[in-house]
Amino acid sequence: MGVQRQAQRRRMEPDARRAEILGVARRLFGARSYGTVSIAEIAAEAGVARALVSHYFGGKRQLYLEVVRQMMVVPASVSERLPPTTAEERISICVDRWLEVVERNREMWLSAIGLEALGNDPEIDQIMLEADEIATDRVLEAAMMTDVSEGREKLRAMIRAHSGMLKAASREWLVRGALSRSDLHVMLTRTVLHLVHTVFPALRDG
Amino acid sequence: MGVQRQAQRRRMEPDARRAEILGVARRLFGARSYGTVSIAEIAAEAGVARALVSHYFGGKRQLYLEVVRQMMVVPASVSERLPPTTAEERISICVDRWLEVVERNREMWLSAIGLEALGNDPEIDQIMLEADEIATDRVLEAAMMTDVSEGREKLRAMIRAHSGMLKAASREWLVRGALSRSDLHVMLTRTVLHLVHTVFPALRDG
DNA sequence: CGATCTATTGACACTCTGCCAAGAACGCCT
DNA sequence: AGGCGTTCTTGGCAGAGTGTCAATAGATCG
Repeated sequence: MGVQRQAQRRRMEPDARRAEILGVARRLFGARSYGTVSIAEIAAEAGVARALVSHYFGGKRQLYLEVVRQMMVVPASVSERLPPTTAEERISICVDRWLEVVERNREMWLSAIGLEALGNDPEIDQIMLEADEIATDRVLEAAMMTDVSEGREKLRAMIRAHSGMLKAASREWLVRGALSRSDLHVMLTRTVLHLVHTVFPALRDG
Repeated sequence: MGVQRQAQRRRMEPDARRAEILGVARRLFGARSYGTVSIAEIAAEAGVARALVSHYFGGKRQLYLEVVRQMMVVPASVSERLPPTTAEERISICVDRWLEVVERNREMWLSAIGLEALGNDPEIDQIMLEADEIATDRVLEAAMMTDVSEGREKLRAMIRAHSGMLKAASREWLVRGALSRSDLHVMLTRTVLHLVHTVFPALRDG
């Protein structure tokens, strides 16, 4: 199978070793599911003893959580330096930047949205929840609706629900190829605007 | 822990035994995650030897797939006997029935939409995909758009993307309580109509 | 009541994980 | 350069879970 290198042990800085193992873990967990990836495999590919992985991360589960955390990082650049024009224009730009990020980190994004044990695992849920909150803030900022007070929670919930559509639409684009990037751009932009400008007032006042 | 019953073995019809085991598995997999449920536990609660579970289902994984299949069944009643009025009215009824089903099978639905290994596991994906296709047919039927030819695949992809929002919105309703049932009703109905009547033409002609 | 069928079980082999003491590489001080 | 402590790294052990198969026992039929 793989080439046998690393005949003798090499001592490394903890941070470097940790990063090396984490990199391998991210690649493997990204490519296959949790249950089918073993610590032994990660250790082998990192050229390291199996026990060392547990030593650095405390166990398989915690290593996995670390990988998930890294994958869910939403780049702040998506909603930075937006021109002070209409909400439509700003959201359009925001969506476009986001699609750019997704296209570049294709595999990582697909792994992140197809995570295991969603809804069953409190810690995974917590991580995803925090990521969703950040993403929601970005959208509201772009839509210039950070200052709504009445029905604020309903609005945020709607944006989170919309991110569910975003994830499903991403799969349609990247995996099935049923939608193009510009299709997603149109659909996501219009849907956000529709939710914010039409549906939200109906919920708030109804 | 559990009461020790079933001191002696009882021989049952294969179908009955199979159904009994499947019932226990559905309950346990619905309540906790795949990795934390063991075959031994399922066998114990079913009052049966561990090997019998493997005998009937061929292994833990296949038993799990069987459970998933059962959970994803979309009742046909949702889109049956819809009155021949406007698309708005029909979709509104359809959404309402659907919310009724979800509310009744709360735990099962939450388990189903929070499945493990989504996007990593071809067989799980296949099951979810088939379920999505059926659900899409139901929606298009309600919207009276079963006969579109141009851009048919784009339209279906959009509906599938919308079901991603539906799932996320369900979580907001059932888990977080940030949205009410009537909120979902309004949001989902209006969003489907917006996608079908406004966004879809833009994609098709753009 | 005995023969037969097959649902059911106990046990074995294998894989994977967490854990711990022993070993080896590196930096430091004289 | 050489010895020495630090700590990075490893091999091995115990426990848990799974798949498999021959053996067992409950039900049915002549």
